[in-house]
Amino acid sequence: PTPSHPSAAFLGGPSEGSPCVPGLRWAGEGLGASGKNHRVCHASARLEMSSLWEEFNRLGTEMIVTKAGRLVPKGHGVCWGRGTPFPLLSPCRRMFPTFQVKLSGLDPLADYVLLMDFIPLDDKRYRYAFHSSSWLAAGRAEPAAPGRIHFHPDSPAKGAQWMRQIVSFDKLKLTNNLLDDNGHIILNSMHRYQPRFHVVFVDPRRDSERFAHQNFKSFSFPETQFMAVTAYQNHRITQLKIASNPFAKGFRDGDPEP
Amino acid sequence: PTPSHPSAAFLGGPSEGSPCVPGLRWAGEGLGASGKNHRVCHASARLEMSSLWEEFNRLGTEMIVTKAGRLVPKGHGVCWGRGTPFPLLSPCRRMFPTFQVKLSGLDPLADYVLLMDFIPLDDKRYRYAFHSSSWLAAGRAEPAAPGRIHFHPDSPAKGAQWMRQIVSFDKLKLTNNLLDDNGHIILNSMHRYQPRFHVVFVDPRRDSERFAHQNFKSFSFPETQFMAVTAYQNHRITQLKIASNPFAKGFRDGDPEP
DNA sequence: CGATTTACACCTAGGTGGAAATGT
DNA sequence: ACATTTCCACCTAGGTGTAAATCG
Repeated sequence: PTPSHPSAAFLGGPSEGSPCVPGLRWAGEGLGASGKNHRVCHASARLEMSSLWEEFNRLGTEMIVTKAGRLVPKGHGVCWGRGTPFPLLSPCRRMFPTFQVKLSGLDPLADYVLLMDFIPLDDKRYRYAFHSSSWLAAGRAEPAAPGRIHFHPDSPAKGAQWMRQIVSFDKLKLTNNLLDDNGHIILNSMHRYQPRFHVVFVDPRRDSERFAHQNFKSFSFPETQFMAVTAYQNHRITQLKIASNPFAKGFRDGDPEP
Repeated sequence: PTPSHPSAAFLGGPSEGSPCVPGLRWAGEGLGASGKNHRVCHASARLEMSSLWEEFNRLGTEMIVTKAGRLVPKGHGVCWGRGTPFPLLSPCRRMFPTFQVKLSGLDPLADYVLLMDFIPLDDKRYRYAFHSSSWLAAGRAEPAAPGRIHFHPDSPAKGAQWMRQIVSFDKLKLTNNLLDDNGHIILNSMHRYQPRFHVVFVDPRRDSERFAHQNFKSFSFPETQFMAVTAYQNHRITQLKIASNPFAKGFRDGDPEP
């Protein structure tokens, strides 16, 4: 009773790179057999907290999307009229678990930009059947908003900096607001998504556009796919979020050990 | 009854730069008449919240220095033995007001590093005379710890990025711990200091060390000088901190309007 | 009726000065 | 005496799921 996992062969495994031959040279820059610049072709990314991701994935991960989380500062009598479309404060929802990777194989002295995007896993819309505790396809997907990308805010930085510690995308926010003005990731509720992670070498050459296709490497971890929802559907997901997210500690009952 | 202001002519005014001639070229890089690289010689910095700084300065600004602010997370029964020299948590004290500047005159496409340091305003040690509500010199300065610098955490970044909005040094922390291990600024309590702000052009040339002296421009604003203390001495300073620092709202009595 | 929005209590995380205790 | 350290209540700032209200 988990959603059907589309074949999605185009996603490949966690790492899309194929083996490359560092010695080979072409057009003045080292190129691997994969046709990628050697600054990225050895890059590899290890997903952090993968056992937690897998635990969620076995239940069918859900991620909350909202228009704007906190409307009014606590204790302030500010009142947004019901007609006000979008209040001033921007805090939509983060992902939990947070997407975090440990990088290796970068050129320590080269500049890289790190970014994420989200691709629909299929062209279906879903609904949750409470009686059977399972997701059912419910028609074709809504028209997708133009796909946004989220740059890691430390970008650009040297390979050495990125590899020094775990790279965390905890500033990434999800929204279902098609008119979002804050650069957040726009997703359709009740649709399934695959997060994707990209390492982009910042090519210092004058005509670097010509090599753009060689200068990035993408990673997607199947255990991080999820259903976007405006409210949790599967109660087991709710309970696992409460048990594992520190900010939800207020909803824990007993304390079966940290 | 304010502390004697040493002549400190070497500090110059808010901006140390002298006029430069952009057209002049030398060694392949534009140099102003000041001998500075043209990437920095037009740089200018406007101190934000200067009226608040001046209000503090008229009373004789004091800044708290501590070894480690918060030792034990609230509600956790962790107990640091009295003999433990330095606990795990690092939060020393910020400055208030926060040092913030609006930059202009940078090359939008060039890389810059922004940083701050603190220089002793004299070689005296002070004590506060409560009966006269004034600071008195009390002997020669303690030996100064090796002067540390604080890089703005967004460094390096393009001139365009730095000029886009106000640059805030709100991550800068002050400590009186001579053995500080967290890269905080080390100051002697009961000594006077002048904050200094530096704009450094990141020179891409191979032998950029040779031009290091041309590639920076420094600013010091006399209204930001202060006395480092472990506890506030002048009650008027305490009251102005409480009135103007949002984190001290808990100590306000009436509310004479925000 | 299912999906979404709103308002809220309850957390994490950490920046304040006060007051009491401790040095020196 | 004076300077410093410690512990604390009280804030700011913002990330949680809940339950009720609302939307369509």
